[in-house]
Amino acid sequence: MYLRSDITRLLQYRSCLTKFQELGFETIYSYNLGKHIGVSAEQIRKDFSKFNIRGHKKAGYNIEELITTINKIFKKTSPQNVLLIGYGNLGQSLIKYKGFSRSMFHIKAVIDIDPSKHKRKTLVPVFPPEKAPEIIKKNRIKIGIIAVHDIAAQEICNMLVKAGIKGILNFSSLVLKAPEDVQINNINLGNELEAIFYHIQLKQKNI
Amino acid sequence: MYLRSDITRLLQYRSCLTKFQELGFETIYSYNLGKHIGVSAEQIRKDFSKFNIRGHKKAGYNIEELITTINKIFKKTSPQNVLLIGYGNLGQSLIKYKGFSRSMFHIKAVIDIDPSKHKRKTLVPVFPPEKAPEIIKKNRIKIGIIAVHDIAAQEICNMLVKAGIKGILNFSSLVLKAPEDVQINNINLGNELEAIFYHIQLKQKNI
DNA sequence: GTATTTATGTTAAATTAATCACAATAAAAG
DNA sequence: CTTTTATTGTGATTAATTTAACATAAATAC
Repeated sequence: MYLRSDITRLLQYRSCLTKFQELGFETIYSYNLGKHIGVSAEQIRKDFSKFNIRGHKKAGYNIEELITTINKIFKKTSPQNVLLIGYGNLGQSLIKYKGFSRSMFHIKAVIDIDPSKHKRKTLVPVFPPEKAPEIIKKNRIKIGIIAVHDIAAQEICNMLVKAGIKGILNFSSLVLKAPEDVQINNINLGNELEAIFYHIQLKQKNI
Repeated sequence: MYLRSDITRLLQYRSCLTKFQELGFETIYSYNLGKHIGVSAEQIRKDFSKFNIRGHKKAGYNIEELITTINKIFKKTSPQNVLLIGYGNLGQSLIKYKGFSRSMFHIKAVIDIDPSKHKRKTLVPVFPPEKAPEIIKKNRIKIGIIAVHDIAAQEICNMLVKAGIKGILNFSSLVLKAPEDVQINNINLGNELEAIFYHIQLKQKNI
């Protein structure tokens, strides 16, 4: 029903709408929302039209209605358990990250290869890799977060897929291979900075 | 010269090519690279053609030549200093993150509002916000990483822009407002999981 | 109560990107 | 040396996205 690009925009809309709501606004115009996010007003109106939200002539859109509708699209019937692989710097900070629980995601367990990290009394229990399939099945986990070094990433990915994982958030810099029915999103922090730097240089040259 | 989407792909190519090189390969076919990254072979060939790299009939492309050319496009004349704002969980893990230095980025200093965190003997020194403009100017910093809570993000952004920052990597869930000549890339971890989850559900329904 | 303004909603046009098709050609095989 | 094969490189075609245009209608102003 919705394309990948639609989904990305919807999530952005929600962030932005929530902010406006917190500031006390009750309605918003396509133009204003668009300007905030960097999308044209027409695009905004088309998106809203696509999920059957009607605005009001001269009065814009009702923010609460929009948020409710977007929430319905992303609605989870229950909080979703997630498996984190890698209890290093990144992994440990992801555990403390507040943004996941806000979206009803919960890191149920952590996997790490280092035996010295296998503790059940940490905020989230840490297990060895061989325990992963059992944990995934027992908790019906669908999503894995890969926060391990590049060298181990593909192997971990294979293991997760074999155990039934259907979605992966990949922080390694590798492009992981997986069957088509597994959704992989990559976050490559180094590349993000490279891209920013490239665009800065470009803008300087153009002026 | 290159579009935003080109840049993203180029950086992906480099990651993948490096991996192949480490595995001992010297050449690669457009088809193989494309399959690995999830891009059509034609797309790959057109991209390579765009930056004037010629392949060899029946023998593909020279990996080293490709990497060198891509590096040239993203070449920094010197390591780039970066300012990190927020010495919380995420901030601290970003300091330890290896991927930045690999790409010649260096977190020169950290800014945090909490006085108890202002230490100069940490791996990277931590300063109060009012020191930021001075640090930015003295070190000719162009890029800032915002790893603070949503509530402070826009204010921090304004301050950075005023001090001359031209690129921002934003980990808050807000859409930040900044002048057109400031390049902002957003990473919203909660939204990433939401998007993955949405696609999983979609794929299940389709089958 | 009429005219004007302002924002929506949708259709049409233009631009951009992705896909397909195939000629060119170097390597390999016979 | 000729034929076959495999892969590049690019022009043509199709699809997708973005932008523009404008008719519509509610709210406001007069």
